[in-house]
Amino acid sequence: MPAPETKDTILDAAEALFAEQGFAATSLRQLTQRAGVNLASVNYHFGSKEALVKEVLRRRIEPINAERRRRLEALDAPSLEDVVRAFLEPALRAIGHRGGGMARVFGRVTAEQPAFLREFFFEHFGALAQRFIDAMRTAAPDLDARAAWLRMHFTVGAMAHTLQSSHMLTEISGGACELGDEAELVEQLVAYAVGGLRASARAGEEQQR
Amino acid sequence: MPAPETKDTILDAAEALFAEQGFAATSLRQLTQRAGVNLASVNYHFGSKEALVKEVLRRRIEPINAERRRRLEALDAPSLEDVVRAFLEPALRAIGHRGGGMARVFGRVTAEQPAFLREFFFEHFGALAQRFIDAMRTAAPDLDARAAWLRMHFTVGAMAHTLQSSHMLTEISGGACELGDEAELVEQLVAYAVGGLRASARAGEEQQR
DNA sequence: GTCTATATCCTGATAGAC
DNA sequence: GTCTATCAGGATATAGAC
Repeated sequence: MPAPETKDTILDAAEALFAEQGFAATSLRQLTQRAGVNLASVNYHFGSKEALVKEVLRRRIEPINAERRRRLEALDAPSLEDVVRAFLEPALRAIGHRGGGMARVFGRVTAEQPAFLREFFFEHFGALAQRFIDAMRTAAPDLDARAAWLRMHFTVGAMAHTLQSSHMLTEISGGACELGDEAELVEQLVAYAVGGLRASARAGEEQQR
Repeated sequence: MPAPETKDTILDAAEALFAEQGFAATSLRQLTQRAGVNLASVNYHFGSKEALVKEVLRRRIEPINAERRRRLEALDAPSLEDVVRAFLEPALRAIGHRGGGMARVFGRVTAEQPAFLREFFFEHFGALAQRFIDAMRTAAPDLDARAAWLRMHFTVGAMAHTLQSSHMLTEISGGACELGDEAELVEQLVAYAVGGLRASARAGEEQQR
């Protein structure tokens, strides 16, 4: 490659700023200034701000989803926990990298869902979600399709919120909840999600343990 | 009251647009045009765009949190499910109102967390969160403080995502998950959250049911 | 309280020299 | 590929007539 430096520099700066401020609130001027590149270079390399946003997301989400698929396929007669872990762990691993920047961007796009990312969203998550739903229902046959989708949705929400703002937990808990390493966070979230997915459909029927 | 009409008209239009587009992406021009009021009236009545955002949130969040407190206090020796329901139901009830506009704004602010709302956020949720943590740990004594905060965080994420984008569930599930009424959604989320909160700390120790 | 008109600044995007 | 300069328009906010 001749000089991919500028492109990657822009992507890195965009990732950090989108994490801090969101997409709409980040201007190209601010972005290129932090990256130390010329204002016009964004449009030269990416064509538009929206295309830059998509590329920032794509370069991280594609590997994460590829690993999710790979891990799901590698499982033989998986338990519900195996399936949940295959879905959550690749995404949560992103927390440990680059100061958590991409983790927060990832959480943000899940929550913010700008209109121009709608197509992108379905393209990258539609088929994958269906595959995980199928695997979950094979592992837990008494989970009907409707409940499976709802609880997958809850799980994605828990994951996205964790990715985007787990750094606030220490503060709001008054120090009662120091964040540990990412491996422990994965364990906690997997345990929570599996427990939630296994619950019987009506809370009133829950057994006390 | 002489003429609270303009103020409320602005708040209603802002709520709808913030739900659709988020805060940063919504301009005062667009907002006042939809509300059918003059551009200058926002600054006259609220002082600034940020103050308007805070007022949009405050007029909905305060009643919701007041009901949460009231319901928690009304409980005598509550089960974990009682506590979770007292927290989730008042917020989810917002889904049925005004076409779900405020539900999506509420989900958005939980996820988006713009920097200027940081103080607002701690002011409205700090003490309340502590009270619910205490109640949860009384109902489930073997839940340590750290796990309680983490799982409360997961639960808030699941709730916020449900509030903000449950309308997409039907589409991404290919029709397999039609949304029912809000009462059923409450049951599903309460069951999921209680199941998640009750799970043992390490997923590997989970009992098959 | 409501309006018009405008001040001041910032936005994404582009043309064209180098 | 990178730069300067700039376009055309939109942003928040405000001054001042009514």
